Amino acid sequence: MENQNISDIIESYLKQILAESQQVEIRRAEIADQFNVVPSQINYVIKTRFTIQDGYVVQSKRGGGGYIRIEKVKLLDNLDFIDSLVAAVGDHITRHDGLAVVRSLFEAGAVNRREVNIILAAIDKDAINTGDRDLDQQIRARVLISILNHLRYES
Amino acid sequence: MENQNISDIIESYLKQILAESQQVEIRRAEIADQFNVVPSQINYVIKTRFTIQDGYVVQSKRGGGGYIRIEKVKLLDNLDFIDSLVAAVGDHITRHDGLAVVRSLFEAGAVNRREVNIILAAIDKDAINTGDRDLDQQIRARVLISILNHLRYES
DNA sequence: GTTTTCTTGACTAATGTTGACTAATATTAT
DNA sequence: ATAATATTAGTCAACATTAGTCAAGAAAAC
Repeated sequence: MENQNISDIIESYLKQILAESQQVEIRRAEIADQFNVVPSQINYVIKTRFTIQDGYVVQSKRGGGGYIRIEKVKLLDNLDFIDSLVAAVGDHITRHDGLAVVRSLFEAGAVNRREVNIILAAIDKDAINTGDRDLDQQIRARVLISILNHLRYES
Repeated sequence: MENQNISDIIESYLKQILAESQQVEIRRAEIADQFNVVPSQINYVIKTRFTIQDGYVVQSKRGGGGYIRIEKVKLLDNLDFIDSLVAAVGDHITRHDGLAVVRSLFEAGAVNRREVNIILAAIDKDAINTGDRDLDQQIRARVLISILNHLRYES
């Protein structure tokens, strides 16, 4: 823990607020200043850690009084939950984004911890590794979608 | 013990920490420096001495604040059974034979019906379908083995 | 002597950080 | 109203910082 990078620290800070209050609204320059980073780093943190796969929706506005608002969405409330995850997967998906999808499934209560581990094993880099990165991402997407579609009917 | 090579020494060092603390997190370059070896030797030590068969799970992250984390996991008592299935899968497996492996898992009580369906979805022909039959069988084998390896321990 | 294991380093890949430039929106001046 | 200016956030590419892979050669075991 003594050597966390600054992106992780900013992520933690924002998620801590989100743990209590459903949404957080920031001024980009203010947060950047607070953590002593350039403003665009805030975009990086959001882009890599607050995606729809992670269960967050981000809105922003430029100009005077501008803001970035991060909202935690409750996926279970959404009847098209599986549909939205399938859409999020698309026809290519990285391991990183695949992990986020599985985490969303877990957080939504659609799968338990044991099932999470089985799914992660199925889309692991050691499992899907043809040597062609693009092909791997396609296969990973299909495997994930196949699992998602089965969950639709099983649960 | 009088003729230990450097890999053995690094192994001992890490296992000594693990004897007390469930997991150890290192910076590869730091440990390499400490023992005066090239960084990739750390990968060698981990790959040969901290496998899932030994009861270790390894995670890592690159980039700033990167790390290698080795976690000691509690192995289950079905190891020989899993070994035999891994051997049966080999490096190629058809859907038909894959189904038999999954059925064995179920009949042995290693997985429940829901888990069976998740695994079957993962190795389904629609999920793994590159157009190259041989490649599909290789991928299916790796996906299955990855799942089998995760069934070795409690998580 | 052969085979296996260990050691090394060049190359690759993933992730994080920074800053110059762009775009959108609001405010102020005309 | 319109134009100019100020005030925000977004994008992108270069660079930095980590770990991973692989294959060749050395050392050890057999």
